[in-house]
Amino acid sequence: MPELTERQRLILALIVRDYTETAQPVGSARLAERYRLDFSPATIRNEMAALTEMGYLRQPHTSAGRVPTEEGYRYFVTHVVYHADLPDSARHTISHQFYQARQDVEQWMPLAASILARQSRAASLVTAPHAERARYKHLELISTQGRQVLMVLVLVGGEVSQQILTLAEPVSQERLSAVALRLNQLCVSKTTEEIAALPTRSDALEKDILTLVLQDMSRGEQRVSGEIYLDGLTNVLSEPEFLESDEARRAVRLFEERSLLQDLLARTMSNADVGGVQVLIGGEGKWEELKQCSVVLARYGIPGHATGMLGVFGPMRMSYTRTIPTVRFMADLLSGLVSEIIEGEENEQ
Amino acid sequence: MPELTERQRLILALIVRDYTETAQPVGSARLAERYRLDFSPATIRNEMAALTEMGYLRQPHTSAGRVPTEEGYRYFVTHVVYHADLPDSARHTISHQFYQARQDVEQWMPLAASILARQSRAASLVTAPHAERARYKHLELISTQGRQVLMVLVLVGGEVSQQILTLAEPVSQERLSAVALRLNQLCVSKTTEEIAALPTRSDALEKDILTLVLQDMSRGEQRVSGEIYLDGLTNVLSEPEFLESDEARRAVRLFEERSLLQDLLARTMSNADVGGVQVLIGGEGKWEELKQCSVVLARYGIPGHATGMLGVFGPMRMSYTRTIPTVRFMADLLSGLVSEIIEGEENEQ
DNA sequence: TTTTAGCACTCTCGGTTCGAGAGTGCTAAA
DNA sequence: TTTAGCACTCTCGAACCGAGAGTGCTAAAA
Repeated sequence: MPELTERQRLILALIVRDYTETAQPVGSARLAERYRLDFSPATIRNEMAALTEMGYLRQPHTSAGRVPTEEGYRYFVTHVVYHADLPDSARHTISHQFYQARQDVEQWMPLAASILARQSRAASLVTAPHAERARYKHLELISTQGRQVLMVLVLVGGEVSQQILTLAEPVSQERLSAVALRLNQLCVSKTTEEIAALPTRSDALEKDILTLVLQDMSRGEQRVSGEIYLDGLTNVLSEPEFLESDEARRAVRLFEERSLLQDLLARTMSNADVGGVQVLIGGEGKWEELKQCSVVLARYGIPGHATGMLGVFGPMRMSYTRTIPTVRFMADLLSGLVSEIIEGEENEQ
Repeated sequence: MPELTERQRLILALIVRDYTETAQPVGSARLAERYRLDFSPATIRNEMAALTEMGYLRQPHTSAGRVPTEEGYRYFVTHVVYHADLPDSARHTISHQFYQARQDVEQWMPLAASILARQSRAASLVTAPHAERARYKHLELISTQGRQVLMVLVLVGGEVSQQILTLAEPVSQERLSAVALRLNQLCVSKTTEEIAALPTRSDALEKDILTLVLQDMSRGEQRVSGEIYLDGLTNVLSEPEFLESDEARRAVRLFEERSLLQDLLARTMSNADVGGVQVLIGGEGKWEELKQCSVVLARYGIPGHATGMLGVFGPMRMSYTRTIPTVRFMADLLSGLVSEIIEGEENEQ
């Protein structure tokens, strides 16, 4: 990667900033005037030519202003804003909002999504924390009608799953409660493997239900993420990119289509440290649908126990300056919340 | 409402149909040719003039084709398609999909939303069934760290709510489990009022927790709906109405902004019978944001126990012919599923 | 050597013009 | 009552054009 002079970095940064705000190609005169630079448009033009030569800028057509290329954004992100911090004022506002919702666990994820969307003025996504290794917490069996039974399984970390089973013959609620009680005593805090290793149950009903519990737990382990929360899609829809190009609009579809999104998350997750913010600019060649968009993602939680992802999706010219620090801060915040819950439950054993 | 001749109804219906498909104003010649009508364009023109006179059609400008007015759609909906049935083939496909997911309660709502969106080729929404009167089912208290306690409350019908409480002083997990056990025995199947009427507990911790449970239950009762599931927003975004008019685009916002949506649902819910499909055309003067859109809504569930709403949101020229029967069918289907669960639990007492 | 003023050149964008075509309403005949 | 014929209206897209923004180059200034 070619080295840039101080001044070139400044000019690149200003072009990115201006283009982010206006969505218009940036000209030399405009730049000099708007930011009161102490060198002339002609000088800027020379530098722009150099930056264009190096692949950081391009012209939509001869004699329009310059627009950052993907490489331009990439340089900006890694060399200029990656380590920027979120201003204290924003940190406080966000912390405050979480403080107010601290009791209401169910509000955490939607709140995180909403804050991310508002701060970044783009679309946001947050996945609920999800344990790679499920640990049994509590089972409940509720007889409904006839042979139908509602089974509620709670895992350590708070994940809850429900399913309906149909038994071979009707069973009383008393019997079901007894089975649940025994299994609860037997399995509490155990992982999938530990439960699988237990000696087989003699009671047929218990055995069947345990099989279903195991199925459910391992099904959960195979999923990449918990529930997905989205917010702020409309922020993005009014951006010019999404109004005009059909291509960009298809990117929104990727967001709605959970299976595609899962795929994106899975692939990004695999090479993500907790806390490290990943920036995917223009799909990086791998994602056709994201050609004109960028995604800023981070992983949060406690690796090995429960982790999730959160991030922001927007046009390629989104405000990285705002988005990256926000995503990083939110990831740390959620990590803290998750650890409060998990560590407590772990100690319980 | 003026009476229409058979032929006028036919022409109105065909115009609605054609406009729904093409989004282009419909001319007399086109109509005659496309549907091989056995009367001439001139005759159609006369009828069109009459329908325009009556307020069912309008011309975007002199010498364009005709477009249905809100009254036109309304007439079409009430007199032509309201009682239409969903074709057997569609009924089977849908039933089949639910049959496959029958075990997985958590999949029901997203599945319903997805089917609605696909069938109607518009955006869909489904609210989880929600009990107007909460009934206690099961409580669980989990010590996390220090004075933090995770409280999980399960209600009859399957609603689950979680919150974190901070106690005045640390309490052991044994103590918490004992409290939960006693409260479970005491409160199971009871309504908010019944619990409130119980004699006060002597144990301070039990008393505090019971207060929180009551708070939580009544908070739930005040909400209009359970969780909201959306799907297919992108179907709607590519419609010309949403590309061009900023006004229409704002309607999508209403869909994302849960509080607005709640309001819409609440107002519609109040005058809705279970199973009756409500069609809101162009906002009906009450909803500025919905000027160019329509919403088809129905209530499902068992009134007095648990109900929810489901519906479809799209441009005013959506295919009512497809949408209305689908919404009605889905409402019936979900009502069936809800009753299976609820009735079972009710009998338990 | 670096910066900058001057200038010729290029390309887009918005406005205007204009003719084709679609669709109408009216009249009069079938 | 229906329909053919016709004059009339209005939109839409294509073609055209000039203003303006922005560039790169050259040569002078610092």
